[in-house]
Amino acid sequence: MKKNSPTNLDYAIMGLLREEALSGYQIRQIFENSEMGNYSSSPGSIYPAIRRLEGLGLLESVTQKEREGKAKKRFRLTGKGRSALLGWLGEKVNPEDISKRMDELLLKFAFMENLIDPPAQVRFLQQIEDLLPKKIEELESFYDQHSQMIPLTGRLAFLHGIEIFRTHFRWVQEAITTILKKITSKS
Amino acid sequence: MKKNSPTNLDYAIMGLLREEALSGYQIRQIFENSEMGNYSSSPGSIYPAIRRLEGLGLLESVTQKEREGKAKKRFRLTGKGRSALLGWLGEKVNPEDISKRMDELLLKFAFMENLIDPPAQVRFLQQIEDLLPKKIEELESFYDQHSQMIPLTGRLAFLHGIEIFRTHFRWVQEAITTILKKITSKS
DNA sequence: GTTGGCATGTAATTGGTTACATGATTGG
DNA sequence: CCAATCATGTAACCAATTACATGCCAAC
Repeated sequence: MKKNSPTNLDYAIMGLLREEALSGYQIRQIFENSEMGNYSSSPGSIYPAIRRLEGLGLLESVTQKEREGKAKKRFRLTGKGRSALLGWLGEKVNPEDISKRMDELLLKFAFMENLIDPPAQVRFLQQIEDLLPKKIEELESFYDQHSQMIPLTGRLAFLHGIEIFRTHFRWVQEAITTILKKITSKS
Repeated sequence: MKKNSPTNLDYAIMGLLREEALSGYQIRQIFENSEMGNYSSSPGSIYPAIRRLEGLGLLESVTQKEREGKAKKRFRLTGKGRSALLGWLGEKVNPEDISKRMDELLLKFAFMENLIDPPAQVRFLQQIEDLLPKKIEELESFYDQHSQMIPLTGRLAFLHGIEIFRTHFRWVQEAITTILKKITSKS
């Protein structure tokens, strides 16, 4: 009964490798310099993660020749790794994801290009679009019922939360429109 | 050279105890049912955390008599705990907090009422207000320089990030106005 | 020739997750 | 009386953080 299921960091690494082979150091640089997720770039997290994924058969190392005879070890997804990544991207979006893991949903979406087709991208976004209004209504109704009992700074912090979810909603609508436009313009 | 500095979960617990004594179970309920942060409500995290804080002298248990002879053990902040919480609330806001830990800043702000005075609350918010424009400009400039090299879903996800920071900025301005209004209306 | 960035790792510690375990109390 | 919820814990496992360690190569 081993767990052994990949962590978010593992999926983030696999996502980065979906198109090009990268070295451990390059992966660290990307986590350190880019905005995607808040994954640690420390060697103590990245290198063990790569090892884990190699051990699971999701990654493999390739030795590429550079000019000047320098050979660099890089990692790329195996077929199994690609399947695992696609499985992750295809998981049904649930209310818990909306409440606590929007960042993970955004990361998934960012990785979808060239891995799943635009209609499936839209279906992914529509799941989010469907779930967000309920979440927003819950928050608003909680606020209406409890705001007079919460001190001012708590109330303002709560309103911040509502605004963030409204921003998610505006974004997802906009994103759906953009992808749909792309689909119709191609056909 | 021991570390022993409280974790975010520790501060969140201390924040909850800033006004009333709560039992471990009550703390778990709050983490499970409220929106504050994404702290785990599992017994395996809460009870050890309470023990840690007790061991550090930041919390103490009080036995309150309920009617019907039932005695319930609750926890409250010690003087040392209150100082630690105030120290945490008073830490200078830095660019890293803006980039990766806005949720923690919001949690701090929610706990400020009745712990620090409104002018200090405003100063806290103004630090955020000062740092956000730089962050937003960085993101916008990165987008302008790199957007044509990023695939569509990645681009849209990036734009989501920018919108979130713009929402933070609108909120912080609004919150400052609200607190200032409260200050002037009282004098 | 030495500083700084490239590049890869390991070890100790620690905190969180998961799962299990237990007993008391309350409502139907 | 029995189920659900209240209430508190423990133990195994695992991953991340922190800190240390090493060697290469390029530039100044």
